[in-house]
Amino acid sequence: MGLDNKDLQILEALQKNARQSLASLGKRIGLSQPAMSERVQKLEAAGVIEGYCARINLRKVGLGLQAILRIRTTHQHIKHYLDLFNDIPEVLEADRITGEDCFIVRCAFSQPADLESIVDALAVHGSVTTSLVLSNAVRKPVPVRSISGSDN
Amino acid sequence: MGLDNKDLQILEALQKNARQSLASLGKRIGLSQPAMSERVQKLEAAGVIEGYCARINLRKVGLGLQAILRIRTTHQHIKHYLDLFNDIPEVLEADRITGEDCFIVRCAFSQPADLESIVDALAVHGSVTTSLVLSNAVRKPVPVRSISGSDN
DNA sequence: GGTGAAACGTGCCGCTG
DNA sequence: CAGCGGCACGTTTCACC
Repeated sequence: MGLDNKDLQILEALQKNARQSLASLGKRIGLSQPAMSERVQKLEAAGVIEGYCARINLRKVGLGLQAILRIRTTHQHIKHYLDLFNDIPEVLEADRITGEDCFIVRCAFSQPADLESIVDALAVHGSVTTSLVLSNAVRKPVPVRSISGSDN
Repeated sequence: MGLDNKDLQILEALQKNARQSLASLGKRIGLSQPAMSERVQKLEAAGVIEGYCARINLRKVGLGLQAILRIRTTHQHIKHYLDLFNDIPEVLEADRITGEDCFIVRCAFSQPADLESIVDALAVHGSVTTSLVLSNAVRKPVPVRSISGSDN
């Protein structure tokens, strides 16, 4: 799928604010409203845009604590862990990675005691290295513009 | 700020799809469109909803590779690193954490050679442990419902 | 590019605690 | 009396032709 410069501008804008009228966005980019609508639909259909989500302030919903867990296990337990991740509501993200650790997991919770039970649950089939998150120092949108493309 | 059950339903729904009419959402929850609109505005004003963003498929925009970097450094270099993170476009997220490592960083790029230059840039003031991401195994919305509240 | 339908913002009123 | 929800209106935005 070829993405021209206008497509990249659209992706950039929708990452900053997904709830904005296609009309106003089109005016800024230099596209009529139906043209904008068509491009966005194509980006969705092509899977470039996977969806739109609200960003929630974790602290404001009572999940003021976060931790990063690194999990080391053996290959036969990987499926186990995937199920565990899905079953534990505090687990927000889990990535399978290379290296000595198999997974890196982010979770959010309200009290230190919750972390204890999470670690207990995850340490059954492997070893867990736990780090508390002090601050979400950087959080950026995907830099689509750096890829460039034609100026069409 | 008190969040009742309807607020939590709204947060849950807007995480699944931020681009949906407040009217239809209100109909599903059992609220008129103006009432929905007012609640959403309050959630935004209170900072519970920080914003709305499009989720982009990294592979589809040419950033098919991801890596997790753990950075170990001394306290005096922390500010340096924050600047570095902001300057390197491939860096998507960086969290300051407890433990032997100071930061955990996620970056996305298109070729292994890009990772080399990222690591080179970040290893100047500390040591970097690099793991390639094999797959984003789990990615969940924030579980707002688990906090409960009145059934109003 | 234009048109009908749907969604949004606002003001006013009624209910409830 | 204050807070919250519903109705009605004008305006904007959307989808389709």
